[in-house]
Amino acid sequence: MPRRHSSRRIDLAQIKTACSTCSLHELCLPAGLDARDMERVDGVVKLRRRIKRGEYLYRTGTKLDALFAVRSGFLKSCVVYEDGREQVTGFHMMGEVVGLDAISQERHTCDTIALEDSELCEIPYARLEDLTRDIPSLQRHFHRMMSREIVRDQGVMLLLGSMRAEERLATFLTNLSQRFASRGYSAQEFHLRMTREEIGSYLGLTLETVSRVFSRFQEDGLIEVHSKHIRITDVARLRGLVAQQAP
Amino acid sequence: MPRRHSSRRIDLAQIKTACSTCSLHELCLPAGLDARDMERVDGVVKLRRRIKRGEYLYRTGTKLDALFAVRSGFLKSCVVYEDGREQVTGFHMMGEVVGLDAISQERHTCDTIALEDSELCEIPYARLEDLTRDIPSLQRHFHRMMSREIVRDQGVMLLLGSMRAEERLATFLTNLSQRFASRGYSAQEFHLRMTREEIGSYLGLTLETVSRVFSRFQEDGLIEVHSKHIRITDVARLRGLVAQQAP
DNA sequence: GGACGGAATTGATCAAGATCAACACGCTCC
DNA sequence: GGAGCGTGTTGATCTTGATCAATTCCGTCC
Repeated sequence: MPRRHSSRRIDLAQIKTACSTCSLHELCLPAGLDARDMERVDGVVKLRRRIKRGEYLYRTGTKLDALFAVRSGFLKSCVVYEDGREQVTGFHMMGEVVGLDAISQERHTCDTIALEDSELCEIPYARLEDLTRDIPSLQRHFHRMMSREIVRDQGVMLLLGSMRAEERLATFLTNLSQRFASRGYSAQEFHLRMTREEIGSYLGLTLETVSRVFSRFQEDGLIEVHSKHIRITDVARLRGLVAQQAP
Repeated sequence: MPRRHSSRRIDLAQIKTACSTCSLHELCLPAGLDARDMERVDGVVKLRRRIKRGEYLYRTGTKLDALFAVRSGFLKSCVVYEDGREQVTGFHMMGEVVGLDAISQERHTCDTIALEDSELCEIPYARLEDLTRDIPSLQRHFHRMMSREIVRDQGVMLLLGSMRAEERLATFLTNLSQRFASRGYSAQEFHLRMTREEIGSYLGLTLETVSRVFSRFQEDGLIEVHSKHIRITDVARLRGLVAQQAP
């Protein structure tokens, strides 16, 4: 496990290579930073951290040191009860930032685990705080990121609170599809990184129900399922199952 | 409807009276501000806004101008579908700040409605952003507020995703009780401001189920229910129904 | 104070999805 | 390539909470 702050001097060129995806794509580009500010951000974003499938990025209760931008790979976050039950609260892919929940108590409130080998950029929180103070557009972007997380959670509440099984699955698949598409991957065809059980936990269903609804969707010609490989064959009809929020 | 920015000059003394609760309790005190910074915050927090029961504080899609600190009263937020379905995403009481969801798109993503006559302090978002830049402890506090909202949402996901009806109600009552207690009201006895239907929507249940579980709790001697008036008669046993998150 | 209407309670029935169970598929590791 | 386990599928049955329906309660407005 790498010691934090062990080397204060950072090789900018190396960082640029290491972090161009997350700091540029996730922190700098959307914030509209100029080149000088980008360098400052790169100076703060630490070298990437790699974790293998099944490993924890962080655990409930551990101290918040840094936020993480996902550079590659796929992760899940889940809240664990003392009685052993477990609720998946989100899946994270390239370009997303995790750890925002930990700011409130400076302790993580969920476990985050890699579902496939992943690379992340570590963003020391204390230094990010300083930077957002100096760079207004970064501050604004950071606030938006947190707010976006709140909106996303609203969407999940909606899903869990008022949708039936088929609607939940359709919403889930549509959402995944859009996230893949916005990253330059195919919107029609993708690999699920998570098990049926993890999908079920996220959607408030059992793994059997998830499996059954997948089969039903396949019979209806909406998708083709080959274990974890999904092909959406009728986007329009799948979208039709997804309830939209009023304007 | 009061015009915004109509009077830039603000009477500090008047604001102190109007906003001492929200700006001191919700923005300044937890942030540990000194007197000078408090005055600066008070200079930004606008005079209180009063809304009557049933009135909207804001609607989905309208532009974000300000966050609101609840000074008195009680409100609900809910997401509305185009097909008319409605999901309550939260209830808000004195000392809480609403509108954080709107930062991401600068548009509100839910409706927020007063369940009883309420007073709020309006905090113009643009000016708050400036202030947090100048006052690090306020910045930190603001980040924590947003993060706390994310953690709260995690809790709701947990509730909707993995709890059964009785557990949901017990969690809901316990949470309300704690929020009342931390504001100096009785933790044992309180008035519900919302209908059974609104509770049901929030908890992902029907109003009939909410009513039945209340009755069951009463038969079991956990609570006394007189319509909207609730008395918790066996706190320990009610708490026992609430699953705890692992450490 | 009485009439009205929304809110709450309670009962009877139904259905979606959970649970239990058996088996098939497909990786991974020898 | 085969053994073995984790993962996924499918079927049968059960349970929880939804739905439908009938009153009752209570607050509000004349």
